[in-house]
Amino acid sequence: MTPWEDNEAFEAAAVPLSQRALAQRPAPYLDDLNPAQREAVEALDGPVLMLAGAGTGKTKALTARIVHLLALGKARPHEILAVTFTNKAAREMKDRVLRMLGPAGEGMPWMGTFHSLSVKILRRHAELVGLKPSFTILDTDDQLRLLKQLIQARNIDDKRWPPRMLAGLIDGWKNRALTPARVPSSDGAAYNNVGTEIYAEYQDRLRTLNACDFGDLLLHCVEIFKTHPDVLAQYQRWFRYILVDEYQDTNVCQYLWLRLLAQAHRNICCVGDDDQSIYGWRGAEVGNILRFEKDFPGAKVIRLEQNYRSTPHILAAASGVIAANANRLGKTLWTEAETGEKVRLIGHWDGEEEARWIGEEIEAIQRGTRGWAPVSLNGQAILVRASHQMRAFEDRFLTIGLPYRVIGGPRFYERQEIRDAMAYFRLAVSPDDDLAFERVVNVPKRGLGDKAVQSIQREARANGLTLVDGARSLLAGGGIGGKGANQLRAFCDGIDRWHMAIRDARPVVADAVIEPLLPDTPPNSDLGHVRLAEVILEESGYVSMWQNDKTPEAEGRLENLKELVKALEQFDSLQGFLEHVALIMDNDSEDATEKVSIMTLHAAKGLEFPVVFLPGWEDGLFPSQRSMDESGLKGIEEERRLAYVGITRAEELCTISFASNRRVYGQWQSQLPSRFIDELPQAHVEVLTPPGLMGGGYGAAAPGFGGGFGSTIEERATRADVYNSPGWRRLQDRQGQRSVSQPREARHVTIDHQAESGYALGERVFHVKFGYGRVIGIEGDKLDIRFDKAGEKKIVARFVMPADIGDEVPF
DNA sequence: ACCGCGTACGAACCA
DNA sequence: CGTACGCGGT
Repeated sequence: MTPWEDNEAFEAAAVPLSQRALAQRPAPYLDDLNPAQREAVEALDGPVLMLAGAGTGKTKALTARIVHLLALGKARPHEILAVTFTNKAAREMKDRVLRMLGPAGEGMPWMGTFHSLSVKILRRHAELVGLKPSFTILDTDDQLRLLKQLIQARNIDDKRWPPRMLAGLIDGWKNRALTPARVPSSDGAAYNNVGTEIYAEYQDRLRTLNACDFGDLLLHCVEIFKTHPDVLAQYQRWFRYILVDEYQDTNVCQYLWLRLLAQAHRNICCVGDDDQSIYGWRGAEVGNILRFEKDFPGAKVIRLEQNYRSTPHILAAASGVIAANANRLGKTLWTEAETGEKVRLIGHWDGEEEARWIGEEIEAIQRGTRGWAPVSLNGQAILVRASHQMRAFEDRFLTIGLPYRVIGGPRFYERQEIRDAMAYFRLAVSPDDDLAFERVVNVPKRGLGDKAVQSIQREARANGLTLVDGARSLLAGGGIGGKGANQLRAFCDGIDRWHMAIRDARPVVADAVIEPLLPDTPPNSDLGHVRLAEVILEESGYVSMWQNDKTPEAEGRLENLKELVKALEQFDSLQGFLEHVALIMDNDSEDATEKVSIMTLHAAKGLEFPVVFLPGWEDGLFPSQRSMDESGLKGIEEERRLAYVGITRAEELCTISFASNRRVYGQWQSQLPSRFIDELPQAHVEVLTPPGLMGGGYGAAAPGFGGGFGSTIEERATRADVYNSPGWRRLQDRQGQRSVSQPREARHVTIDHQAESGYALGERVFHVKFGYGRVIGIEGDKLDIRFDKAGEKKIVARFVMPADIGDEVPF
């Protein structure tokens, strides 16, 4: 029976469902939409671009649209293709549709991520791209190990060709839907064609392994659609309406995937916000959304601009920043909300002080301060540019006992113990999984080192065997000696035994786990696979390996293994589990306790909090130097969108901060305020003065602030004043727009415009953090100072003061 | 085969 | 300041 015959059966069941839904719920979903949302919901046919600004009720409109399609009988649940990027977004959409429709909203088999939907499609046509339907999905780790092997096989310098770099190259090509044959020679030549050659080898190897990496899932689908018009036509008929979330994040391959599927009926609705395109570095093409109207002539463009999330000051600040980007489709967010607080800006001496201040501020806000209503910890978040910034906050919050949660971080299935355990499961399911074999053959230690593994590989390769069989053959021929041999034999026998157990449990082992088309296929209630998983982990010695491990993290790893086994209960077989786990990111441990959230700006997209802190707004950190170096103006624009995303996460209160000094790779560096700080419209910003330090001369002080200080100090303080900083100054002489792509020398450059320190060799100076010291070298505005207590440091002159003045400062 | 030390390098993120 | 890897010693 083909899937298309299944379909007939499904249709018979599906029609009454949607009619029942309509009867039960007479379209209340249209009533609470604003006019733009309603327009977006009701424009069902033909291409539609829904430009949905931050906080404008995009998901609401999207789900209402699905409900509307079903209610009007335009499509049945299985005829709607709804694509998201993350499992979380998919789940959210599913939940919302379910909430609106009740049971009638169940059974939307084609609502999911690009990757999960692609797997579903690919399993049905795997042979068209030279795979078996049971192909496995490799993650980044496997991918790297594979590439490493190919590099070594070629005997080329892996210093010049780091696997990571090749992986990046290949991913980039796949993102652009380029098979090895299609990589433009200009692309390949730049790397002496080594890159393209390895790419081709890599693809061959994947086919031999019957495996796909993440990029392949989409690429293969596109290839099938392109080369098999009959298959494509079936899917085009099948998916009568297509909806895409976060369209600004699509890469070329995803774009082709969509366009191929949509081009027949053109009922495609893409939802996105060009101002929130922040994944360019992983291949997203903001161009896709910019040229939607060209791709789909006659497309209806609907803007959702009424914001339901943030106060006017916050929106104005965000708008001010994003306005500096060129090539925008353009939206003007507005709100009916009350004015609220201005965006707050504060400078700090260094990153630790920044963390300290934010910690105190969070506690104050939690208690309720300055007449603001208290905001619980759950309502507060710290959004950083790069994950290493999190550390300062974690350190600080641990010492003051402020509960926090880190969102993102290493995902569950990426942890070592989980990946090891899964490799065992993979071997049990398919003993020919060579990558899994390699991963765990010596985990726990079985006395099988590099040399042993190499001879197994040689044996396997020579006889066209899988690694397990190669190992067996080697053992039989006595090609491997000593105590490793016994352990290897036990390992192979184990694999055999576990595999048999699976076979016995399911006498008819399907070659692949093909998703049932009928959504309500009864789940297998037999939990034998859970027990089997435990047995595997026990017998392999993997559990005892961690039990015997004395390191502090061993306990946590055992916990994770338990959690893994528990997770198995929700699936009906090991295969089914492996199938999903490769695509699932489930890190949302539902935790009821009140905690402040710490996450990257990227992880924050789509979230919102009453109170948001945005630390580390310093040139080089944010915008990140790397982004500027690699992508020039484009990079800066993307960073600016990231700033926009950050600010628009805040509902009530947004606090931006920067530090004058920061440890970078263990070295102290002086930092300049981010250029994005220049772009904040002053009318919507309140500049705060950090406590403690002479009114905050070291970073931020309001203009005109700070009467009552000695003139010398005040002068030094104002020099560091934000509004007087090079940052604000750039605002004034905008016409002087130098090439932005030219990285500013934030690190080694003078902060003063006259590059002289004002200090003399041998002079005694005072520094707030390092104490007293003596100038032993001068280099422009930087001083080499030998501190009495803190050793020798290089310090920018404005951060120290003559010792006699320092003496008077009350610390 | 495994362990410990020294050196080099450097940090986004989701499937 | 970390971590990841390569080296040499045991």
